[in-house]
Amino acid sequence: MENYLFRRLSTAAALDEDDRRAVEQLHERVGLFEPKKEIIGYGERPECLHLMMQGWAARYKSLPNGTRQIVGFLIPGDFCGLNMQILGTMDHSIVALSRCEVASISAKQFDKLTVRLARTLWWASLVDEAVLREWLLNIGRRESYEAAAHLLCELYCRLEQVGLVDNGQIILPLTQEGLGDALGITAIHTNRVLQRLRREGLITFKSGTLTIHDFDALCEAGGFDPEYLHLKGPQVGATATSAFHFLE
Amino acid sequence: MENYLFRRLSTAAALDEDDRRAVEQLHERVGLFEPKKEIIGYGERPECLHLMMQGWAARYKSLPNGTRQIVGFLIPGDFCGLNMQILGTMDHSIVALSRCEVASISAKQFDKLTVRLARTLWWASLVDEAVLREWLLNIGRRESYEAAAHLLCELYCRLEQVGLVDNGQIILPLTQEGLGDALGITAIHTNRVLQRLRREGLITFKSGTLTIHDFDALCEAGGFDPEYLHLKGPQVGATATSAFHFLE
DNA sequence: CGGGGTGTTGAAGCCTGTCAACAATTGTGG
DNA sequence: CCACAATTGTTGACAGGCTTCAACACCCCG
Repeated sequence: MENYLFRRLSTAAALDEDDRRAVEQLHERVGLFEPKKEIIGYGERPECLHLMMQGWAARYKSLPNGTRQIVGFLIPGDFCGLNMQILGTMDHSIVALSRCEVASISAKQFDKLTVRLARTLWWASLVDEAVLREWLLNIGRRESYEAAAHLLCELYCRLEQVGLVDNGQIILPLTQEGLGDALGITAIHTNRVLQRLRREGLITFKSGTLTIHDFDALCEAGGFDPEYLHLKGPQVGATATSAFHFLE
Repeated sequence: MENYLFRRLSTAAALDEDDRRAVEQLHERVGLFEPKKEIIGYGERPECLHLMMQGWAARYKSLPNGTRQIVGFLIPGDFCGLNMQILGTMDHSIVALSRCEVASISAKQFDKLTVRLARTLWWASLVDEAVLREWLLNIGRRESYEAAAHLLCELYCRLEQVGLVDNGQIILPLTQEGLGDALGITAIHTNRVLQRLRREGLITFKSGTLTIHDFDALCEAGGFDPEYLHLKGPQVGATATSAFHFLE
């Protein structure tokens, strides 16, 4: 079985065979979730860490009036509750978008990995933060058409990093409503935006599969620059000789 | 001199006298920045860590068309470039909003603190992430009036945590344009939103000083719940009914 | 005193939301 | 395999929030 986590971490640092073993032995039990099932709910205190093995999930926050805002997508190789181990209670919820497999990692197991790869794991968590900032720009300052294009580019790149792109196609188990919840717009408007992207020959999005016909044009439409995803890991050189070598 | 960092970290964990000394001896040099001066720019690779000692600053990202989105405010006790030590290059910029003092912390000094307080520092960084998620909800799904009220509540609470609230008043060195940049709306619309908040007797906001006349009403108007700020630090106790309990 | 930044106001228009209806697709049970 | 129900996608008309543009008042500071 593919190990998406290892694959992702590999882009952040040069990992060796021992590291690979450490990552692969990480999970003990795997849980299955059907679409729309809650993986972790608001206010919970997860007692163990969760890792996405297969499928899609979304983090979201909701308002009393029933609207919700998706604040992040989880794909294979992403941690679910890394943060909550330290923060305590969940300040948002996580829901399965597709059928998905989620591994549980005991605190003990995780500690072992942390000792070995603390810096790399921290890196992964900071990339998540960078993504949040870009989303803020996306929702706050881009028009919905650009924002949609930008989001699709981002998802494409993230999936590519873990090897889940197949010939310009990705699995994207989202309804138009779901996409709208991530973009801060209504389902109906999402429909119109997608129509335009389709009409202009940039994408096809049908039954959970997104095909990007012209990636460069889509980037152009969304003003997308993958820089913030830090896909190539921490660029070494220059200064930054580990303020954190204590972690190694 | 007040040590805002120590004050903030104290809410996250029980710190002793040794911890206090470690925090207080952290900075060596202090830099001064005038309003609108860039503290760290997009694409830079800061060689040492920065800590806000005094004054306000903002993180922002901008678009080719000239608009910008503020993605976070920095107040005394906040780190500026904690993340970039690991990520490498800055994916956003930081600008001074008021005259402010920024301490530089050498990698060596910071290591010493980290060894002692790693978990506490990690906690602080995760709170920042939680704030970003709430902003996404704010901008994506709240109306501008609610969003503005919500943001003001948040800033009030954050300042209160480090002891910078004076009788319902806080220093908020922002123009209406700046507030708008944080809310994802135009300066003109910000003006109208503020007028309404004022008209309804909730606030007064004049020459860089915000007075909150009715905090509860302002919370109500913005749907504000300080939970996500994790002001009381990690709550212990009460384990969760995790979605995985069937596995135990 | 003058000038730049900031706040305020009004009118017009666009982007996006709302409502309502219907089509298409998916999933389910007989 | 079909029939049915439920979900999802699509369309149009209309309303509303927010933006844009343009003008003017205010305030701080040299």
